[in-house]
Amino acid sequence: MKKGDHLFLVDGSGFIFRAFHALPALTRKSDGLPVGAVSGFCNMLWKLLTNARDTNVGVTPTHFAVIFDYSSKTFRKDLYDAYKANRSAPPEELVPQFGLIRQATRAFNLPCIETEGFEADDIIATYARAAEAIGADVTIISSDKDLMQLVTPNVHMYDSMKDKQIGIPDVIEKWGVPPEKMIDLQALVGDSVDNVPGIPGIGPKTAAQLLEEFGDLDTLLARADEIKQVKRRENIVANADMARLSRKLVELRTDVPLDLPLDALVLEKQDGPKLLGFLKAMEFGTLTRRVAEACDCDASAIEPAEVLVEWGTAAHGPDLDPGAEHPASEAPLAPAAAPAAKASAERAKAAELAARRLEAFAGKEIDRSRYLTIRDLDTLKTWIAAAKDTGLVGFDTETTAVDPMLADLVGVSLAIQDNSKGPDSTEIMAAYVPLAHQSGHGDLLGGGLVEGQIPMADALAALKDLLEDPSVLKVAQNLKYDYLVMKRHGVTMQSFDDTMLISYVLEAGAGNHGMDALSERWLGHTPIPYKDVAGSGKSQVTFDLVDIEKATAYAAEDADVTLRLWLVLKPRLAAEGLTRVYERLERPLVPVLAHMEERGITIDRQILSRLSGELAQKAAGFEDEIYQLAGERFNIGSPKQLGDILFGKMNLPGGSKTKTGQWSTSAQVLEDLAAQGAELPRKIVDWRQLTKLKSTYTDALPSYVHPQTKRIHTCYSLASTTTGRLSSSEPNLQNIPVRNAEGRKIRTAFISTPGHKLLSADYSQIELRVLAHVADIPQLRQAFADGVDIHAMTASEMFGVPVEGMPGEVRRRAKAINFGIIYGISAFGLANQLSIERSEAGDYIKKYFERFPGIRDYMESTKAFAREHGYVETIFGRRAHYPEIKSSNPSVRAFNERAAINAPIQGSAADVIRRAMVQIEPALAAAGLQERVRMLLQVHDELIFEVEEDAIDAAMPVIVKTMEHATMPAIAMRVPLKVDARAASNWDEAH
DNA sequence: CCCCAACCGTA
DNA sequence: GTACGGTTGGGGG
Repeated sequence: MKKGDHLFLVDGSGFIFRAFHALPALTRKSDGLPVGAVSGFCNMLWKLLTNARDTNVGVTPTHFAVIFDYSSKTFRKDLYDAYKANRSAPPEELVPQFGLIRQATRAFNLPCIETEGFEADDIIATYARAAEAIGADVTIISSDKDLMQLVTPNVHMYDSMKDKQIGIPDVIEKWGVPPEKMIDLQALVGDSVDNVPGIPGIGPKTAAQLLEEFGDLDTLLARADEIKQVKRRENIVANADMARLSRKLVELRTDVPLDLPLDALVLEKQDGPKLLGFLKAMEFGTLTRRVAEACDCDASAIEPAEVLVEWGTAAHGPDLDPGAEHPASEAPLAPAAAPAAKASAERAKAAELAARRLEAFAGKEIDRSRYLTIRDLDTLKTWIAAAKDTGLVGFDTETTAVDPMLADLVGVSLAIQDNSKGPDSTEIMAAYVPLAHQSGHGDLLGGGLVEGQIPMADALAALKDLLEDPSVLKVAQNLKYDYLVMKRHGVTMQSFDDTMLISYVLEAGAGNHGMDALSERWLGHTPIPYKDVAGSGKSQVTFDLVDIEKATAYAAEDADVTLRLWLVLKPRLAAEGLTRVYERLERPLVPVLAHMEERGITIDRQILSRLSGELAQKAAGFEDEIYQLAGERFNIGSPKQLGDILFGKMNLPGGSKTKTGQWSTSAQVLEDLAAQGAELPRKIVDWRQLTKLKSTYTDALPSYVHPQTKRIHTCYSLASTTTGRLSSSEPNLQNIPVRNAEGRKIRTAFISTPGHKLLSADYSQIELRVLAHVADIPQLRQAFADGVDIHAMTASEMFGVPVEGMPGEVRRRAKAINFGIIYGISAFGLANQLSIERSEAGDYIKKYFERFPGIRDYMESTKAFAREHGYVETIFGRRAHYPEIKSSNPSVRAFNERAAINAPIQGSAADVIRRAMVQIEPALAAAGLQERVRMLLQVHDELIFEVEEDAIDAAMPVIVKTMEHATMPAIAMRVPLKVDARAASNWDEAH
């Protein structure tokens, strides 16, 4: 760069926000992607690059750069902890545009500059002063007042939206002070947006007047006692230090280390095809034509570039889905979807992309020898910068335990798509960052940290910057695990995808969604088995003891494979109309569930220990009696031995065999024997109940108490059911006894912490309500609308018995039929349930269908749909696959038909509570209750919260309303949902 | 050490 | 008749 050159510096980050708020129309691409800010940005760049002389800039640039904020963490945060603390998360529509604007900058062949620890403004200041020193002129494309301090005779600003130059006179006109006093002025005034304190009661007018009078801030502060207005004088004296601090915050640094020297900013020729590819992908028709004309290219011959976009992880906002295919789910409150023709064209494009990616990656060799071990902070930062550059990174953690609440971080791996040769690149680079590998566990031999690892705190700080950056999409497999591990290490991930959940949405019920299986299925690649790295069984070691070289091959491969899977699977969501299911029902649940798991629930170990003792005693009593009656000692817990005793030795009548030819000793069989007068079977049933409670609950639960939190942290699985329900394990807190008094005692051991209560809120009859909705049954809708007893109503319809004074047995049978319907009824099953003849059960079903013909229609059409498509759908579009629905084996086929009938009902109810769970924290926050109410558990139709006692009255209606209206705005149900809630000091009383 | 069958707890 | 997970016993390697 030389004297007379002209440098243009675009404040990219500033532009994004300004454009977003200034451009009124919410410009969207045909798939619904918001691109208003990107469009404004591209138009501005094009104008400045081709035609700056005709605008009020008035000069043609020789050098050009676009500057972005690297992240929110800057040196100013160290100066003042509250700096920019008022900034809330960017609006949902803006999130995908951060990445797109960086991609746009590169498409324009312009340098895209950001530096860690500094804001874009500091980088701009540094370049501006450096250029000025050489004798070049500078134009800063921004209208931000924070940059006005830089204006000199050689440095101008330019407001591209108003096409207005900002020079020294303009600054004086607007603020009443020349540019060099802007710092002092801002120090006095402060900035509520950035949380710069300033001095209370002093606005721009007063500040300008004071600076006019005293000259500068230091003089003003020194002679503050001369100020005549009492209140103003007091404020200034009292807040002098705040003003000095504020000055440090607003003064821009001009000594930022520059990655690119000034000379590197020299304006390069445009790459027409590259730019056109991007513009076409963005569907910017006018600009595409202009650019094609200018570079003499045939735009129609250029393929739209593959542009990676991320919708962000905001849990609410409008239900928008570019791929939505459910007209029935178009809510009254939801914005209109794209026209059907356009939507289907978008889906076809996504399908093409998916097919192209699959072809590119299936069977492509994965070369583990290219994996890198990152051992120093600089290299890690280079990788992080590269990830920020592409906006996409595969991520995985290695830890010391499979339980995320007990896992310590051992290392992380990153995978980045090398798109230096274009966005279609299939080259993936992956690396492992060892952080806590040990040479042995601290014993007599020493052990201790292996050399050549980045200090944990340094690495975490660098990774935090990447993982919390909303503009970079992190892709993980089984993300909830990594999310929780990182959260426990002080990092709250933002902007993420989970390949396991994508696979689950695409094909729940068809195959398994583990990484190894997905890799085999889609990439034709077998990842290194964990056993080969850490051993198995007795010789298994924790990952921190694995040799770093071996760990690198294993760990980097995980991130690599995950990123490849994402590239192959993600476009299929849009192609198959499942984007909304993924974005509304799956992904947002990851942080929600992680937080629930992290909170855990308190149990009273004394209650459990006392119960264990009681159960042991009672069981021992039964054992004596059982041996007496049997005439010998045997293992009562062995169904095989028990069968031999009952049906061999004692020769009791009416035994039945299991499918393996063993005597069945099920509770049902034993009950039948007892009903015939045998004494032993009853005792076995009772003994089993006691030992079940003891072994599964009272003995087992205390072993799950976390050593630090002293609470129990279950693990929820998002992707292990066909229907969309969650599952809970280690321990399973979704099967804690409730149906009889003995079992319910266990619930009394689940307690709230002092000053709190447990609040349980459960949906009443949600599955029957869903059935009434989907099958549109008039009597059921009416009954739910009127709030009448649904089983009594069913009985009344079927048997002509008035609800008033109905015998209990009649209602019980109707209730069994209602449940049977939900389960895809069969005469065999109903007969079993009610202990009646199969023919009688068949008559009931016939009668039921006569009274409710809509249910039969629903069942038949569901089966037909399943046969045609191989899957069924919930009301929100979630799919459950039944690949064996057409099996030639009649019992397999019948089983699949029943499951297919059940899945939309069970699955829709599961979707409803998932929505409620996503909505509940924002709803509580809106009521100011987020600190006082904590959601702990989900049991399919029930949510359990821990609530401050004083907040119960406020929280209960918020929770109930959120749950009752959880389908909105996506779906307006034809029947109301009802939620019952109660609070108490233990789960038994709250339920 | 691993896996399966049987049984049983929940919604 | 649907959907799960945990415990136990017992067989195979």
